[in-house]
Amino acid sequence: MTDDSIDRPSRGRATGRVTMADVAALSGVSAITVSRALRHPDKVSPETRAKVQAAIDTLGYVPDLVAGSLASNQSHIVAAVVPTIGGTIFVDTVKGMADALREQGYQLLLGDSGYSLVEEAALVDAFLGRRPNGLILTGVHHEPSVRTRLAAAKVPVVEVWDVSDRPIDMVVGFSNFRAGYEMTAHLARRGYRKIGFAAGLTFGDQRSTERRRGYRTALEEFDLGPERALEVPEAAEFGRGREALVALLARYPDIDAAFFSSDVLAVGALFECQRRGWPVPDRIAIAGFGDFGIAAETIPALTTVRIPGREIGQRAAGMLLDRFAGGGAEPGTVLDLGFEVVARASA
Amino acid sequence: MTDDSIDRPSRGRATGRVTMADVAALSGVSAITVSRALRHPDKVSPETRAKVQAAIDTLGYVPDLVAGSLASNQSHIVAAVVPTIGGTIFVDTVKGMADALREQGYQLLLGDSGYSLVEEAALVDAFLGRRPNGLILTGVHHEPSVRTRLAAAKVPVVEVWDVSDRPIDMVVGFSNFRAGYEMTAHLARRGYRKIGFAAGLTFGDQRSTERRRGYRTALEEFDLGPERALEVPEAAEFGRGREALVALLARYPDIDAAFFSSDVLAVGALFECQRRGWPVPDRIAIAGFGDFGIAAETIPALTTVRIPGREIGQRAAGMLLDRFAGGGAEPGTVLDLGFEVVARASA
DNA sequence: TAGGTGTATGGTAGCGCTAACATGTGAGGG
DNA sequence: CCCTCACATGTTAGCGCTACCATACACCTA
Repeated sequence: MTDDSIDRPSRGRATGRVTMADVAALSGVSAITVSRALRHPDKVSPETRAKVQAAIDTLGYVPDLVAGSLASNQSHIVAAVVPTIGGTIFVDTVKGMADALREQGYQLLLGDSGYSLVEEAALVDAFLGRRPNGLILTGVHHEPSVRTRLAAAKVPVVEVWDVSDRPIDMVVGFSNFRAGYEMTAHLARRGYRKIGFAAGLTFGDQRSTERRRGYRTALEEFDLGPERALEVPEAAEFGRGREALVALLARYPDIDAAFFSSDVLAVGALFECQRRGWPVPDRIAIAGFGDFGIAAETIPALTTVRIPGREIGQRAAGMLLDRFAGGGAEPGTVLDLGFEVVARASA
Repeated sequence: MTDDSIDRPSRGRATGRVTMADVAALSGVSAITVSRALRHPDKVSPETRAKVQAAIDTLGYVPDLVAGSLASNQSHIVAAVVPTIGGTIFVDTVKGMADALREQGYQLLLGDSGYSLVEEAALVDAFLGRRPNGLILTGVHHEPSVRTRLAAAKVPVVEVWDVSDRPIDMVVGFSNFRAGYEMTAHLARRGYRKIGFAAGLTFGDQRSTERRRGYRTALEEFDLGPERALEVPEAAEFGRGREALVALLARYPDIDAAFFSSDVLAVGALFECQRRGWPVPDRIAIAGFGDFGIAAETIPALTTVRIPGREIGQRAAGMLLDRFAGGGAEPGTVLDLGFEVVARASA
């Protein structure tokens, strides 16, 4: 490779890059054969394949997927919008998606809506221009324009992290309502009677609201009186958990347990108890949501709700891949992967 | 919009989608004028612009960026490879990049190498096929093939999170060596004489190794004897911090301080101290790296090194955007954004 | 009046690839 | 010996958009 700077005089609009035509010329076959050698190797004789591969290596050819996408109307891209890539919360889901897609040669185009439905809609618009083969959205509530646009684009869509009666197309998730209910029921069974609840606003109105509905329903069923609830802005920071506990105690001084809509908040609250020298759960029980890595390590270890985050991502990707392969679930399919109350020492 | 399902019989290879030609026909101008109305509105009269916009709204036209990219040789995509999107560590950088790029109409294509250079090289190959306008890599050490490929592709590249004498193109980061040095020096100045060090392997051989070199250099300079170091696999989990402290104590029972290459490990170690009832920093001082949100909340609060993660991302994106605009920094530019030792109660 | 300058718009020809439809070849069957 | 049929490869014509160059016309200057 002594002369790797041949740089043909780029006449016209040519980009000066190595193209499939160059590979074809060097290997003495036509361009389409090169294309086939790359995309459908079984349709090309082994000898030809070898020649083509040799030329590719010599020239350092990198296929132009943009041109390929245009010609084949197949971008091999899946776009996904999550509320945040910052928190611990959606990371497993994103990784699950990305891994499953990469295995099949698809790439993930990721967007962060900052928990804003308006921003989500803007991202959907921007993504659709890239002609993705599929789309993944977090949550089941969206701007009205999103439904319209997606229907017009005829793209398979999976909504994740919740369940819905009326999916855009397919849904993979769990019932946030039942999760809120079950954790509250767990606390009730453990003997706590005055259960506080602190929800992060940023968790998206709807999913958080659903968990709160579950909490409220459990209160009624176990006859635990009116709700003792609070909303917390910017719930992704540990410091907010400390503030939330303080606020909760100020408003409902009698609480004997506090259920937080995120482990981050719950751990922050645990630190506040430690600061005050309050034994947990004897003075107050603390429960979280998410089962992040830290939950098992705190002292006392945190009682929380485990979400199949990675599996949600994998299954969402899998449903799309099945559709790409020509089959797949029918529109309207709802896959409920459930959740698990993990009882540790804190509640 | 009563008949939004016209669905022209898709003769030939037509995709059945609304194209620019449809918009042109409806608004009574040529396709190129529609293109200009979208890309260079100032080159089109206001009346024409309005007509075109009306047609776009009526038809629900979404421009095909794939076709646009091919024609203009401008994908408006920047690809980035980070070791992990899972940890807290690179999230700020990614957000900084994504925000800065989005403002200018560029999209971020994100890849996760799992701290593997081989995987990084594979991602670079896959990304180059999408003809990104720029590329961002984490770290300054890569597979040899990466340099070659990138040179051939003539794409602007920014390496981040470290500094280098021999960048591929541009670098934005800080000196991991000096960071390791300064934290160790801080501990020495506070009077600790037997300082242990636990490095996460997953932090990428090189960046972690650099910090360790800094640690060792400080030990020599302050005459603190031989290094008391340990390597930890899978350093992104809190539990590993506990294990690391246990291992460190087993091997070097005399240590009076422990410096961890990540706040995650340090917090895990803090929990272990709490479990043992050891007062920190009196029995042992604990220091971390990263200044994650939790560092300010633990009891005692964690002494750590603050990294300008978000700014690194923003500046990296900015350098690329400047290049796209025709100017920008010269190849070989190194931007050192520094770091800050944040002294809290734990050390 | 001729020529120059600026603005708005259009026609044409690709960008690099692949779908769809040839074409050519040799094996096997009647 | 011709006819199928399978297989390997080639030819052509786009995919939907934008770069490039041309054109048309208004307005100015000498």
